[in-house]
Amino acid sequence: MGNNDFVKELGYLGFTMRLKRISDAMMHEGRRLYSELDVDIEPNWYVIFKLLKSRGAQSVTEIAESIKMAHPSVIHITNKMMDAGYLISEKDPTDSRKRVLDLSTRSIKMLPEYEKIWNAGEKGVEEALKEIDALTFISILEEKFFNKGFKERTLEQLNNKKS
Amino acid sequence: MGNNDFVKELGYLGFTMRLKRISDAMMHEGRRLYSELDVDIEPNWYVIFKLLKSRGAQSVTEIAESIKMAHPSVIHITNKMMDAGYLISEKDPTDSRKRVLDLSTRSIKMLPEYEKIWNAGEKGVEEALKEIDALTFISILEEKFFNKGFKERTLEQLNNKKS
DNA sequence: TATATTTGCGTAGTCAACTACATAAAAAGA
DNA sequence: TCTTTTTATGTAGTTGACTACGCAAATATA
Repeated sequence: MGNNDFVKELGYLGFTMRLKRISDAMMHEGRRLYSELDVDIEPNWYVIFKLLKSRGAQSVTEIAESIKMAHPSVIHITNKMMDAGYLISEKDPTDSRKRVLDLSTRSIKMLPEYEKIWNAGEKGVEEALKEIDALTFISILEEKFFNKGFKERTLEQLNNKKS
Repeated sequence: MGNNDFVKELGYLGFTMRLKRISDAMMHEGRRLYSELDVDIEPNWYVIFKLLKSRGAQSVTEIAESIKMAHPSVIHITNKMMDAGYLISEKDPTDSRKRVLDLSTRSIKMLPEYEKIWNAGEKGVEEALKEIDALTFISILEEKFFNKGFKERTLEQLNNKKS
C-alpha cells in the first residue's frame, strides 16, 4: 500500500475501511489461488469442511452458531457446497424442522488434497504474522467490538460531547 | 464472541475469516448507526466526502487510486452519492474521457453535521484500540499482504513442501 | 499522418454478508 | 387439549467488493 493512500491519512477514522480492504483482498486472493490450482472450492468453504470433519454432522442453525454467522449466510454457502457434491443433507428424525448437514464421500475423498492447501495457507499467514502476534491482536479486536459495537461506541461519544 | 467459536480454534487458518467477520460487523453497525440517527448516508461514503473535501475535485480513476479501490467500485459508490445529491460530475474540458467529481452544495451544507458523527466514530475506535496500537498493527498487515499476497505466500509454502 | 497502444470510464456478471419477513414444527402454558 | 410462544429454516431484497470485457479518446510510434 504505497505512498498515496488517503485512507491511511485518516487515522482511526480509516481503520474500519482498512480492515475491510485487507480482508476483501485476502478473499479475492484466495479465489485466485483456487482457480490457479484448478480446485473447485471457494474461499469460505474451508470453515464448513473443517467444522463438520471435527464435530460431525450439524444442523443449519448449529453451524451458524459455531462459526458466528447469520443462518441465511450458512444456507447460502452450504447450498453451493451441496450443488458441488460436497455435502449431504437430511431431515432430523426427531425434529422435522431441522436439516442436518454432513460431509459427502466426495468430501472425504478430496479433503486430504484440500488440507494440503489449507495447511500451506495457514503456514503462509503464520510466517507473515507470528512476530506481531496477530492472533492475540484479533482476539482483542473481537473482544472489544463484539461486546460493545461500533455503533454503541459512537453513540456514547456523541452523548459525551453533549453532556 | 463467546466460548463456542469454532473459527477461533482454527488458529492462523481462521485469521482471514475473523478479519472479515469483524470488518463486516463494523460496516453493518455503521449502517444501523446512520439509520438510527436518521442520516441518509452509507458507511463507506465518508471516505469520498473526506477525500474530495481535502484534495478537491478528482476524476473516477484518481479517486480509485487515492483510496486503493477498483474503479468500478468507485463508480458504484459515487453514483449513489450523486443520486442522493451529494456529488456533482462534469467532463474534464481537456480530456473528454475523464469525469471529474466534486462535492455539491448539499454536501458542503451537511458536512459539519456528518463530521460530528465521524469524529465520534473515530473517537470510539480510538478509545477502544489505542492501547494496542491498532494503527501500527494494521499498517504491518498491509505491508505484509499487499506486497506479497495471500496467494503467493500459500504457493510458496506449497512449493517448499515439495522441494 | 496513419496505425498501434494505453488510458479512462462504464457495464455485466459473480460472490459474500446482512436484515426482515414468512412458514411450519416443536415446546410451553393456560 | 387448545392456544401462544419460541425455534428452525427458507426466501427476498439490500449493499459491497471484485474481475472481465467493451468502447472511445488520448498518446505514442512507425
